[in-house]
Amino acid sequence: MPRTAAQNKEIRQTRTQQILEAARQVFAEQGFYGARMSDIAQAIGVSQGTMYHYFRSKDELFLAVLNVWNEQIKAIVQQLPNSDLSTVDKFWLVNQLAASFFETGEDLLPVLVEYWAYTLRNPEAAASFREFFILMQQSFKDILQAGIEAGEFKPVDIEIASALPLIILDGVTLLTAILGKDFMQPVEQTRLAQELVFEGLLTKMEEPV
Amino acid sequence: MPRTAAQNKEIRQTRTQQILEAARQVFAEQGFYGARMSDIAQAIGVSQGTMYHYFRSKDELFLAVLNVWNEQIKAIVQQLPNSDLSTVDKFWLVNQLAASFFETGEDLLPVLVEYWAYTLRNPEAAASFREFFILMQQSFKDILQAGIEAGEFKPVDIEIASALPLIILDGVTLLTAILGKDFMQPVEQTRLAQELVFEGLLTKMEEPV
Amino acid sequence: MPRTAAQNKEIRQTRTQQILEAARQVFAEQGFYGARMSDIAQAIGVSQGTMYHYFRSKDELFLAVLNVWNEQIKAIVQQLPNSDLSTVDKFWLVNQLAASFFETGEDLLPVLVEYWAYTLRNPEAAASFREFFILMQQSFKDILQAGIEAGEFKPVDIEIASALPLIILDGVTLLTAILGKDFMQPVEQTRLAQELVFEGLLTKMEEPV
Amino acid sequence: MPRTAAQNKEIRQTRTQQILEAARQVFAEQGFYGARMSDIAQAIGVSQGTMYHYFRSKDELFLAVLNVWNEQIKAIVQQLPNSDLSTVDKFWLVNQLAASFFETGEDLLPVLVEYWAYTLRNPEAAASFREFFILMQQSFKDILQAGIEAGEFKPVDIEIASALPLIILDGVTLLTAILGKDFMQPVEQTRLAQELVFEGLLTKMEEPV
DNA sequence: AATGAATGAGGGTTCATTCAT
DNA sequence: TATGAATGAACCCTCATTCAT
Repeated sequence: MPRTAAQNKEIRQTRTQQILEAARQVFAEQGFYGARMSDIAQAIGVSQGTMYHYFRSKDELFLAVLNVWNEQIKAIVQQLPNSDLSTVDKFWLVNQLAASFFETGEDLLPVLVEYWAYTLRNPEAAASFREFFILMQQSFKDILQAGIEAGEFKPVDIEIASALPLIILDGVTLLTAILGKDFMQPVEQTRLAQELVFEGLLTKMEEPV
Repeated sequence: MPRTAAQNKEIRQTRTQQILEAARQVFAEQGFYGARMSDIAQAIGVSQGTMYHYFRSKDELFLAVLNVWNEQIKAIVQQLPNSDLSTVDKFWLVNQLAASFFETGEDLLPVLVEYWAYTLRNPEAAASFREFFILMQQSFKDILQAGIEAGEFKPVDIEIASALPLIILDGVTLLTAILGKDFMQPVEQTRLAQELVFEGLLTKMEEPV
Repeated sequence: MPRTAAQNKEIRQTRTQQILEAARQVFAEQGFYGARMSDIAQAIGVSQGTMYHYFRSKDELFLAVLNVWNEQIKAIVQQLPNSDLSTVDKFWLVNQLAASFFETGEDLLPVLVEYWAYTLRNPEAAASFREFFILMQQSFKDILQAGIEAGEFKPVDIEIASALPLIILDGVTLLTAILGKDFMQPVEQTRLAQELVFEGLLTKMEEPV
Repeated sequence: MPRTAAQNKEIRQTRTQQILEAARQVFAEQGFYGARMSDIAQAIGVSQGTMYHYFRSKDELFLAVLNVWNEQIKAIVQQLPNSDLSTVDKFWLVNQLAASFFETGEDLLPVLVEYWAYTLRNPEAAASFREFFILMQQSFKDILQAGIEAGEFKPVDIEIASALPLIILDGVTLLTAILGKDFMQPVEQTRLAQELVFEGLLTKMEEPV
């Protein structure tokens, strides 16, 4: 007896999730080039052929893994400027998000580094990253703009300054992925960097909370 | 009559340089995995076999390319703490070095990103990077230590703060490599980030220069 | 609908046999180093890649070819001491086996010679050959032991004498592989050598049968 | 000042000897395919190029190594039939030669095995080996012929029987090369095999000396 | 939907040999 | 005579992807 359409749909969803999770793990451990489709297939006990019923290619799978992550981040950060939070609290929220990322998403760190290298050779990935960056930067621009207009911030070059949070986050991510927590204290370093930047932008000196 | 030892040495030096330069360029254009040994060989008009008289493997060549760069940076940064410069000027110097890197070593940017991904899978590369990081960080620790003792800097956690210049530099490098100069202004962003961090560390507020 | 496990098993068995046979032939014709994996693949009309679904490497395939042969021989010779045959007939049986080998397994002769050279550099092959030798020698030791205890054989040093059949067989195999049947009469030479040895071991002189 | 012709000649002879000895050793250790020309060159501290001033190719060098050995053996064995020794003593002499070979020329054993494998693919080597075999066999034929005519030996098929000493020697050589002296007693096994064969050929029984 | 046998292009690496000095 | 830099053909093996069942 053939499966119902609903059953098939559920199978597809479950499998897709399984593959994405296994892929994320294997890519983290082996890197994009080191990971074999058969490794990922084996990790969830399906055949290689099955992989291609869910993702057209290794590249597509890799991008899908990253996409899951990108979408999550984008959803959060895009809401920042529109939220009721004060400028101060917006920056704090970014720090908290970063901290939770460094604490709970640790296995994603190497995948991100692989992804960055990957974007250098894959125009589609590069475009996707660019879009991601622009969205993120726009959020910070909006915050800065509001802060400057309100007289809270010095009139710095928004174009320049709005990249700083991402620069810091990516810098910490990168070094933490490579060096590990024996050499990096990502939460503290992110917080200090963001604080110094934030305070430096303020027109009046405030004590960090 | 065979070539003299001096002649042979010169040939080897010249060839080694040629290969390193060609490799840097090809790795920058094609990436580590995209680059073929034959591409590099062809770029300088030698056979593939010749490559292996100078470097045992593609991996070794890649690491050698990076090593040239690492050594240059290390040499400069290690001298910073011992120089006669004031703390302020030391930080300025870092900025100038970064600026010159972003302006003249642009082709190395993607190679660095690949290298970072590479260190995740290659223990030797990881060790080498770790050593590089520690040396660099130590220089900044020394500067900070001196500044704090002189009362110029707030008594921040040196362990945390000493990583910030590298975090910023690597963050800017990463984003510039991926996004290009249409989306990044590496010189300005590095300068602003360093300034804000620097000023934030000062006990007395000064106007940015 | 995927193939059943039984179907897959049969495919694997058939292919494995095909490859082993083709390999034996190509190794015989071209030698271990002269044979290319692609030659063997072509001989049965499969791709090179398929070869590696069945054997991990050229070395493993070569050893597998020899193993098929070793196992056949071992199975026969190990039964010799326990059989109901008289000592005389056991020796005769060895001769008949040798004869059938020289007549039907002619193509394996050069492969054996290559294998012997191969064992010199490959510890695994050496161990396997050693095991094979010990098993074979043990059979002859048992026969000799029984013969000496029964008073049929002179009390020769069993350790020494038990190697003679193998020495003769391998000596004939070697020379026949190299010189061919224009210069060697392997069946007759094996028989004569074994007869002389056998008779020499007897306590009473008998006419050769 | 250029060297004199005499000096050059001496250099050539010395170097040739050095290379032959180094080659014998390296071929013994690594096998024909495992040995690199550079290994041999390095063993005596000359460049790779120098090798080709003395031997046209790796193959030629390998054959030259074997030729040295073949010539020595041939010289001895060819004299056997014409010597004043009795048939008994001729056989004994063969044994003594074999014994001294197994005791002093041990490092040549693997080279011989390599050589045998080599003859399978190299017509020139095969021809050389055939010639060697025929010469050796002829010596034994002569001895047998004389023995039969003198009534000392049974009228066996000379063609068949004359190969037995070589079969035994090569069989023992082969197994000793592969198994080593933990598993083989080449001197004793050769002696016993030759004795049994020899006695079996005698018309009258004699006690081995 | 799932399987796994099969494909085949692709590239790193080795090493005997050559040749300019 | 000697050197060693350079050559370049050769081949094993990998692995993403396809396809018959």
